[in-house]
Amino acid sequence: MFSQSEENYIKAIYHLEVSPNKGISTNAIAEKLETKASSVTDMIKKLSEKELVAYKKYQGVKLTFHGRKVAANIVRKHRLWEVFLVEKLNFSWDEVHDVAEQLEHIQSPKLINQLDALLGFPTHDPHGDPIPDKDGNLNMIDKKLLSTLEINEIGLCVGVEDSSSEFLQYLDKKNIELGKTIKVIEKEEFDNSVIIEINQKRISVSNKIANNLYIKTS
Amino acid sequence: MFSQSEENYIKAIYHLEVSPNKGISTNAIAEKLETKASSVTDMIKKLSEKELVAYKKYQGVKLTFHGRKVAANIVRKHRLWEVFLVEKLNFSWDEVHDVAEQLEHIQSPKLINQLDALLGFPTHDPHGDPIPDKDGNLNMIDKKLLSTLEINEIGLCVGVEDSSSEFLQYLDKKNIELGKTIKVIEKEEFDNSVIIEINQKRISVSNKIANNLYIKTS
DNA sequence: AATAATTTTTAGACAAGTCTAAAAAATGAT
DNA sequence: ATCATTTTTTAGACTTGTCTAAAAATTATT
Ligand SMILES: [Mn+2]
Ligand SMILES: [Mn+2]
Ligand SMILES: [Mn+2]
Ligand SMILES: [Mn+2]
Repeated sequence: MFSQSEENYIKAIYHLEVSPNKGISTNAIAEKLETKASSVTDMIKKLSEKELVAYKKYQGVKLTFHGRKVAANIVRKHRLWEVFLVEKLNFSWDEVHDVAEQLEHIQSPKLINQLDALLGFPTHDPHGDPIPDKDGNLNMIDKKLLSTLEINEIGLCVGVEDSSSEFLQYLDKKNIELGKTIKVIEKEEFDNSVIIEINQKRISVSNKIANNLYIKTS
Repeated sequence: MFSQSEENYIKAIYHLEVSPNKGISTNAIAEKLETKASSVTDMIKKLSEKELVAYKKYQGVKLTFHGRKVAANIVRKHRLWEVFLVEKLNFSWDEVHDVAEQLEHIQSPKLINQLDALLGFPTHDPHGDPIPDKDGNLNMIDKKLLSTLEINEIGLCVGVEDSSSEFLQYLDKKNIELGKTIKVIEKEEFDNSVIIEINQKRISVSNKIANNLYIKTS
C-alpha cells in the first residue's frame, strides 16, 4: 500500500499534531525523522499527491482524514507489537521501540487482529500510551506530569513522556513502574525536584524525571 | 546489515542449491524471484563484492560459506515465523508464507531467539520443512515422495514439496494432514494415481498429489 | 566446423528516496 | 519600512534496484 518511508513520514506528522492546530513545519518533521528539510519537502509533495496530507507551500502540512486513519493504524501496530514483545517474549520496556519500528510496517490485517486477540485486546502499550482501535480511535486517559502535582496529591504511574532507553532504565533502577502508587511529599523550589513516596519509601526525583512521568490522580 | 532485496536474492540462491553442485544460473534466479536476468546480473555483482557469493562471468553463482550462513538465518526466521502464525495466531498452513516473507527481514537476534523459545524450539515448519538452528545446521529427515512408495508400504505424512495455497487447501479438503499415517493400497499404471488408506478410509489421489507429498517410512 | 538458438552481460534509462548548495519566501529586529 | 536572519523550496546530483534493448558469450544443431 504505502512504502516504509511514506509510513514513517505519516506517523511522524501524526505524532507532531498535538491538537488540530497549525500545519506542521518542514523542519519539525525533518528533526523527528533525523533527515533534511529538503527531503521532507520532496516527500510531502508525494504524500499530498496521494491525498494523505494537505499541503500549501510555506504553510506547513496537515493530515487529511484518510491520512490520520493510516497513521493511527501504523501506531496501532507499533504499540501492539510492543505489548507482544514485553508480554510474550520477555523484552523489557526499554528494548521494544526499535524492533516495533520495523514490525509496524508488516502488512497483514489478519496478523494484527490475531495478535490483538492473543494479547487480550490491550488498551495501552508498555509505556502507557493508548493503542488506537481498528477505526483509529484512542481513549486518552486523564493524566498529568508528576511535576504538576501538588503536595500530598496521590496518583498512579500511568505513562512516560520520554521513552528513551536511558530514562526507562533509570526508572527501573529507582523501582518506579507503571501501575504503582505515588504520593508527593515535598516540592523543592530551588531545583524543582520532588520528594515522592513510592514502594513505601521516600525518594527524591529530579525535575527532569518529574517532567517525564505521567500520573493519574483519581 | 543487508537490504531486503539482497536477502531475497541470497535466500533464492540458497534454495536453488540442492547439492553443492554447479553454479546457479542467472535465469534460474530470475525465475524464482520473478525478475529479469539483467537485474540478477546486477545484484550478483553486488553480492559478490560483499563476498556472499562466488561469481565468475557466465559461470553462474555459488554461495560462500558466509553467504550460506546468512541465507540459513533468513530461512530460520521465515520458518519460525510460520510456526508462530500457525501455533499462536491461528493461521492455517496455506496462509502463512506471504506474511513470513515479510517477517523474515526483521532484524533482531533477541526477537528470534525468544520466539524460538516461546514456540518450544520447533524443528520443522508447518509444511514439514526443517528449521535451521542458530549455526545454520538443519537435520533433514529421510522422506520420500508418496509417488515413489511401493504397494503396502506404510508411512507418516511429513511434508509437502509444493507449498501453494491451492495444493494445501486441496490436502485440507481431502483430510490429509502432516503427522497422519498413510498406506499405499494400489498404484494405477494408467494415470499414475495412487489409492491410499488414510483416516481409516481408502481414497484415490492423482499423480500430481503423489508427487508433492512427502512420506517418512519407518 | 560452421551456423543457429539460447543464455548472459552490458549500456542506458527510470523511479524512489536521499543529500548539498543556492534561491526564494517568511519572519524578526532595528 | 528596511535590512538581517531563519525557514522552506528548488535545482542538480547520487544510490539502490529495476527495466528494455542490444551486444557478447555459450551451447546446441546440423
Ligand atoms: Mn515505541
Ligand atoms: Mn517505522
Ligand atoms: Mn514459507
Ligand atoms: Mn522475503
